[in-house]
Amino acid sequence: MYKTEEEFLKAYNPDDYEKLSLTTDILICSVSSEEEENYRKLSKKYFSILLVKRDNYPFKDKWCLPGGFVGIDEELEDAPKRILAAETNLHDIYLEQLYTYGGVNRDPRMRVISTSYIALVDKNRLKDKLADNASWFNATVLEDENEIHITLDNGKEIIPLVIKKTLKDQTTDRYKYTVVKNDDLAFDHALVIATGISRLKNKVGYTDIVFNMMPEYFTLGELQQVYEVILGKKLLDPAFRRIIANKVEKTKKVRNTGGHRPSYLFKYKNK
Amino acid sequence: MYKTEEEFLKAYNPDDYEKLSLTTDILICSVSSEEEENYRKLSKKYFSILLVKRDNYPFKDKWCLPGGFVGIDEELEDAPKRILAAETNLHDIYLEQLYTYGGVNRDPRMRVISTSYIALVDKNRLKDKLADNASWFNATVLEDENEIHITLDNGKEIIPLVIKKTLKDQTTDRYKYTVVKNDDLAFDHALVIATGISRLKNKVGYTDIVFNMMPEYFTLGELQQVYEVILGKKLLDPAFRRIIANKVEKTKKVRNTGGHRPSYLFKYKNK
DNA sequence: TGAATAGTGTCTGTGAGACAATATTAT
DNA sequence: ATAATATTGTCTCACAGACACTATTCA
Repeated sequence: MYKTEEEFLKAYNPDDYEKLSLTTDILICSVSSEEEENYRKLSKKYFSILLVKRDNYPFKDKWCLPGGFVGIDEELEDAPKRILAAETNLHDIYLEQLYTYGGVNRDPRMRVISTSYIALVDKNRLKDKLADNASWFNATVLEDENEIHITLDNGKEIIPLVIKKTLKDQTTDRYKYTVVKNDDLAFDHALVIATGISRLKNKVGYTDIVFNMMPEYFTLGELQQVYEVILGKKLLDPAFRRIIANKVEKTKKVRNTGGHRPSYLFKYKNK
Repeated sequence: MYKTEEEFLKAYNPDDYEKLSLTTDILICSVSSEEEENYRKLSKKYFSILLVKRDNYPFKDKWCLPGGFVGIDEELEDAPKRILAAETNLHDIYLEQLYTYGGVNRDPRMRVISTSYIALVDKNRLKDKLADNASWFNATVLEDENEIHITLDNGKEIIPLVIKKTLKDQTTDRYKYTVVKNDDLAFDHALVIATGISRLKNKVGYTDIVFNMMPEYFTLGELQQVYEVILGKKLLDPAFRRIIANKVEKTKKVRNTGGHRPSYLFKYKNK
C-alpha cells in the first residue's frame, strides 16, 4: 500500500499513460408494426433497433450500431446527440448512458474506449428515408438462466446472437455477459445490444420510459402491445390498466380500426 | 442526414479527433461505528466514504476520490481494481461501474474522461493503516425535491456539499445534478459522490448489495443499522426482519454486548 | 428493578394476479 | 351473427406498515 500520495502519484504518473480514443455507440430502439391481413386484428408489433452496415475495414460488411468518435472539444453527451441527429434528423430524443466498454482489444486498429447510449424513438416521427446502409431490425429475445438468445430480422437478413450469462456477483444478481455466437455484428456491439435491452426491460417496470416510444395519442391496447414486446410476455388487461391508469389521460378522440369495438385515444399525463 | 456511410465516415473521420486521457475515480463506501459510553446502547453507525487529500496541482490540498489513469494496455475494469488494491490491500471487493463523466473542462490541465466506480467494503477487513493522506469521512445525506445536502465529516474537517436537482426527463424522473456548494472537493467528485450514494440507496431496496459491507457474522440489529444509515431513515423491526428473512441464515453463535438481551449471529445465505 | 435491545404476533390496507362479464364494431 | 378488441368488476392472496407484546441481559 502506498503510504503517501507522492509515492502513489509517482507510481502512476500520467506521463506513463498514452492517450487513447473515445467513441460512442448508440442503441436506437423503437417499435415497428406489421400489416395484418385479417381486417379484425390489430397490427402486430415488434421491438426493433437500428443497425448500420459497415463499408470500411475493420469489420467490413458487418452490421454495427450507429456511432462515432468523440471530439476533443465535444461534451461527451453531445457526441451521441450529434450522431442521432445525423441518423434521424430529430433532436429531442430520449438518450441515456448505458455503459462504458474498455476492453483492450475491442478495436483491432488501436485502443478505443466506447461509451454506449440507449435512445428511444417513436418511429412515426421518422419521416425521412433512412440512409442506404441503415436498417431497422426486429428483435426477438429469449432469455433463460444461462443464456440470452436474440434474433435480429430486417426482412432480408436474420442475425442470431447468443450471449452467455455467468453470475458475477451473488449479492446483486449481476451477470457477466460473454458473446457465444455472433457472425454478423462488428466490435462488441452484440454485448451492447444485450445490455441495453436488459436495461430497458428492467426500467419499463418502474418508470414511464416507454412513453418515449409512443406517439402523442395512442390507445391503451397499443400501449399494452409496446409493454408486451419489450417485456416479451403477455400482460393481463385489467392489471395493465390499473398500473398505467394514473400515467395517462383519456381524450375524446377515438380510434376505429376494424371489426371490433373502437378505442379511446389517450395521452401521456404530465404530473 | 447522411445518405451513405461513406459520407458519414468522411464527415467524422477518426483522424479529425485528437486522442484524450482516461481516468477512473472510485467511490469507496463502508460503514463506521462510533464508540458509545452508555453500556446498554449499541454503537452508532455511519455511512462513510474514503477520500484522499491532493498534494499536487491542480486542486492542491483539496480532497478527492481515489483514482488514477487507465493504462493504454490495461482493461478498463483493471484500473479501479488496481487502485483499490493499492488503497486497501484487498482484492475481492465489490466493484460496479457508475457513470462516465466527459465534461470538456473537468480537468484544467487537459481533456480527461473519467469512468467512475463504486466499491463497497467491510471496514473490519481493513487491518492496515490508511495512507497518511487518506481519511474516512462519515456522510450524512439530506434530500428533498430540489436539493441534496451531503455533509462529510472525518472528525477534524467538515465538508458541506449542496447539489441541485433539476428534472431532466419527465418519464423516468431522471435528474440533472448541478453542484451548488463545494469548496473542498477536487474536480467533479461532488457529483460522483451524489450519484453513487443515490445509486446505492436505490439498489439497497431490490438487491442484497449491503452484504458486501457486512462481516461474515452479524446480528440482525447491526444489519438493520446498515440499511438505516444508507437509506437515511429508521425501519420497523418486524417489517425489516420479514424482508431479510430468506437472505440470512441463523447460526448458533451469539453476541452479547451489554445490558440487554443477547442476539444471535447470522450469515448471508447463498442461494 | 430498569433501561435497552432482541424477537414475535397480528391487524389492516394496498395492490397485483386471475378470471369473468359486458360493450361495440365491421363484415 | 361472429370474431375481434375494449373496458370494467371482483375475488383472492401476498405483503408492507403499524402497533403491541414478550424475552433477556447487565449494572
